[in-house]
Amino acid sequence: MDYKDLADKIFPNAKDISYYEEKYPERNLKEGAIVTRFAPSPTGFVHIGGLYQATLAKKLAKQTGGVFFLRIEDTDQKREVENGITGIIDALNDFGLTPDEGMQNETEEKGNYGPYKQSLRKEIYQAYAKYLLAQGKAYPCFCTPEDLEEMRQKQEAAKIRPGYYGVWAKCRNLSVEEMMEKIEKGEEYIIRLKSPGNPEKKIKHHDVIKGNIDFPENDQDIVIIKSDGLPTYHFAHAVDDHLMHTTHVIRGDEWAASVPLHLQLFQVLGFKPPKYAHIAPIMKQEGDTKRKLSKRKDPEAAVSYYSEIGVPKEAVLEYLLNIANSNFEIWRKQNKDKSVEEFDLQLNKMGVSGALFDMVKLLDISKNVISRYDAQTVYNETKKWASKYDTELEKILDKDLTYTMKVLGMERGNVKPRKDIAKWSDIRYQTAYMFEELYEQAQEEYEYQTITDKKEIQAILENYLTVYDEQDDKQTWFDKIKDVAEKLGYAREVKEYKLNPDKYPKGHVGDVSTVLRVSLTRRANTPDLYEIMKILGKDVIQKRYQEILSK
RNA sequence: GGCCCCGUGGUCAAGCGGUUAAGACACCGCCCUUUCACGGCGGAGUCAUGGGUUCGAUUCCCGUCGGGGUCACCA
Repeated sequence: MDYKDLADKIFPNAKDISYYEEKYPERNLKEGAIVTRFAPSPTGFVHIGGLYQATLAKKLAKQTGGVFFLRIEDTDQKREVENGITGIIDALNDFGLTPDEGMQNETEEKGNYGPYKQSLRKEIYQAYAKYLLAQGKAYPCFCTPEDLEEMRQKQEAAKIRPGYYGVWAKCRNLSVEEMMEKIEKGEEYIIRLKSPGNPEKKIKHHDVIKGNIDFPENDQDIVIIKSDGLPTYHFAHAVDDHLMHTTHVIRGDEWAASVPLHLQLFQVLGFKPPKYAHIAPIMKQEGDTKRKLSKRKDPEAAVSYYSEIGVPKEAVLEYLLNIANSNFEIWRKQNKDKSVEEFDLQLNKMGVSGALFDMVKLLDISKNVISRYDAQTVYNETKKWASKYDTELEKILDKDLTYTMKVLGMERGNVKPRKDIAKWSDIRYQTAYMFEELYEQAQEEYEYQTITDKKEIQAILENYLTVYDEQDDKQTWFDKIKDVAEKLGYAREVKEYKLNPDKYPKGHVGDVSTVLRVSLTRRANTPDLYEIMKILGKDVIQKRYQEILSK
């Protein structure tokens, strides 16, 4: 009896690996093409860190004429969530990160290297496990969880390195006969790798992001096939990325420590290892320590959060790209109108330690992104957002489209466009005074600035109303305001006032127009008043001023 | 604790043996302007620390301190 018999005993139906090797041939891509993937567990939740990885992966594949695919890692059935795959695919699509291959929805997939869902690849993993078993490079382990726990405690008490290795690996030295016998008896078992490593020796590894790292060799006989017949992450990673011909594994740096194991797995299996790019996580400051952005504690960890508050996808992507390659913002400054597609991302320019997530910076990028949009785009995006999160606003915007477009187009498309909208949810507040419904329901407190006397305010409004003519061009319009100012004893020109403030105790024309502004909008800060009045129209202006006059 | 990685202003960061140590966000001031925003100009603020190596260290080496990661039949 030998290992071959043992392998047949354990996996009698598994195919020879040559079948899979032929079935999944080398990809026919040009030199330098990067094949990479996003490989999440189907929890439905997409973390900003996951989006970050996917963004980089997709971008790199695209830049090099390679392939970006989506593989679902559902080997831990305890973590399974209903419709988890859909959630991931939707998020990816939302951000324009549609994979070239892989799962398309809960059950369907696209591409020649599938299945792209690990639970469907069980027989493939078993074929490779059998291959290892037959060579004596893997073995069944009959230790129970209790045995392992006991072992761990002993190791801990003795203050030695924990794990299943060397003399602690009880089952590795069982004879084939003994193993057969236990199997016959129906003892439960899992399959472990018989690690050939020696921790006294170092392996050299070059990480695409982190550079050269030396690790001790792995000597842990890690589990490759669990008792449910499914592989562990490590084994699935080696088999899948080999068969799917991944050239670059882009993943979070919590995996960096597993590199010795993974390299060993590739070596034992006779595979060519991929390049690894370990990405530093996005962090959050908590007290005086940093930690990874947490799904449970931080709403901003979920990509859905950005959709909810209405930050354009493009802004999130630009922010992520900026964290990845800090020269991105220089590029952006020089190429204001180009698509991010044209930016050349470089993995080796990435930072090696985790950056603190900066919402303020994100919002600033978002302001810039939105400032580049035309009114139509702003409308489209706001409507898309509002239809989900603010249907009242949606209705208001759709009531009179021509009018809405005018409002959203205010000071837009200029050389120096306004940058006061960071997210679609800001629209409601920023344009409140332009829509009667919003204006009326927002009974916010408002303050006049320099001129606060009620009589004085009324005098200004009254005078203004008598001269106001909708047809006036901007110059005429403002000249009339100057006239009013002068008539009521204010300085006609601000400059004049600044020269001789004593001559004008009441103030200047700027103060007068502030009264006009605040009376009309309840805001001290607005875009150009002339434009606002133009769009609002005579009736609304009169109505709002009369209301104040009648008080 | 073992192993691995990291340590430039409040944040993101350029830098790779000789620099007045870029830039962006935030902050402050001024200018522009009928307000705000935009824009322009200016300001404050950083090489964790101690030893080496060197004519010269933010850059190279070692220690210390600090931070992060990892040590599952989870990924």
